[in-house]
Amino acid sequence: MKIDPNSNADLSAQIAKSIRDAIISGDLIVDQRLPSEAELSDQFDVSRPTVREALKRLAAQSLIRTQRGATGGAFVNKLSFEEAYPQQITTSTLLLSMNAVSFETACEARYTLERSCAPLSALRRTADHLATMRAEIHRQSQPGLTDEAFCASDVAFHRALVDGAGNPVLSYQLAGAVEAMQPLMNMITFSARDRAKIIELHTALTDALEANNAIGVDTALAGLESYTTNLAKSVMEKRQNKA
Amino acid sequence: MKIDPNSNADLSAQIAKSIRDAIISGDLIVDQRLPSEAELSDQFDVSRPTVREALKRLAAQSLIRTQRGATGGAFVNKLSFEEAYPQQITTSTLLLSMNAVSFETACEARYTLERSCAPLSALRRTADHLATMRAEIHRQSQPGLTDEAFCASDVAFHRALVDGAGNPVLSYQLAGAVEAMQPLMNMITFSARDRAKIIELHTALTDALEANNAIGVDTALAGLESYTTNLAKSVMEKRQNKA
DNA sequence: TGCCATTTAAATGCCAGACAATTAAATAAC
DNA sequence: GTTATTTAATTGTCTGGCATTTAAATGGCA
Repeated sequence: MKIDPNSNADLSAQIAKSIRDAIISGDLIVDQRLPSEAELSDQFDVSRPTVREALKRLAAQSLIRTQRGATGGAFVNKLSFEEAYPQQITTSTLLLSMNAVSFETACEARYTLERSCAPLSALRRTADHLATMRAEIHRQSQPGLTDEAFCASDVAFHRALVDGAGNPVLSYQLAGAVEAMQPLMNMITFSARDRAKIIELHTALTDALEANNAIGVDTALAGLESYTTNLAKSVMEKRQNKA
Repeated sequence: MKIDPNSNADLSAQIAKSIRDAIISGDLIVDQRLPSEAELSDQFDVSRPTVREALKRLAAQSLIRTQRGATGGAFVNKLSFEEAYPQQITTSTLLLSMNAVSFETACEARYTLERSCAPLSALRRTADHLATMRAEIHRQSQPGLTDEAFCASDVAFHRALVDGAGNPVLSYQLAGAVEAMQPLMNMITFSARDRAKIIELHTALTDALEANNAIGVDTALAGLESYTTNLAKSVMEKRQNKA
């Protein structure tokens, strides 16, 4: 294998890309061992530190894992949904905070995605999902709850709803939307929101879900969305009047 | 700053996490320059190669960018949707190929997400979006088109539909679903599918979109979904009968 | 003074070689 | 045959250095 020394990219980036492509194309399969760092530095004709930088890039994307010791090395990692979640959430969070996405846009995306799960969840939710949601509603009604804890409970509630659809691909895609958006929403509306109102909507949503009533779930979600956007709008207006 | 030497994680992973957390929390803001590698190795009390491995991990996630030269260094990168797309697509692709997700599950997720965009797109799509979709339909009807090119055109068509919703957050979330799923679907059904049937549904979809007819768009998407799943089912059955 | 060429300094990119730590397998001892 | 020890392979880390790139400082010259 050769690397183009005239490219303007780092050697470690080129090497990482070469290995990444091999994984994506299936040339390297799950749990297959890569050559040792010494062998790779021979093959690519670079030093070991450079190879190591390339491997760390891949490790950062959970594409490989490393093991020390005699039979150790770098292995193609079986990317699991559990590993992909945090990545997805981090990326979504940073995209929102760094790109001046309007609250309306973020909120619309979040509820559009979540409402798309409603029919499936109304069909397939198990008793477990319902129990989780009821438990979170109960927690949300505790008087001494901090704003952070209320927010976390809110996330758990919505994730149970999404998981109810019984489709791991959907759950993965939605994780970013729900988990990244909630802190954003919390930051803007926590001072003005009425927990009782939210709990009421959560209860209506859960009741509809238990009754396999897809339309009822959708209505409750629409209610949450409009409540949130209106709240944000009024908070924004107040801020502008102050300034 | 200190690093726990008793942790079982690599030093470079710990350092990367420390900096990553600072970026997420807002302690480090966009375009802010990190200390030089030499300064970081002093602060964390590790060698420069170890610091570099940590920085490469962050670079692999597009959280920082580096510049050489006198005023160079590592800078907090403003994560853009454009940068996040390929990451999202790669991860989605590997999740599907490595986790034995059934075709049905993947297909359901993809169309569920895409159908959620239909009402917004019917409301907001511009002439540009319609023109792109018509152009892709035209390309799809060319007789000499390879399967790969047909697949790519299909992706472009659906992305235009999603972009028509005018919500960049939605477009980002959907990119993974559409782009990762299409090759999968292609691999399974390319031999059996009827291009004319697909083009017919694409045309119906675009007509409905032009007429701001959300229900029509949804119906066409539902048609595509059921056509695809049925096709996959029959292909699978044929394979089983052979074996 | 003002402009251009040169030098300088700071930073990342890369390399060679070494040692430490870890781990499984081979070996030896009982 | 089982247990303890040694060995070898591999990743993790460090030291020190040189190459390359880049902007700013410097100096020369009109």
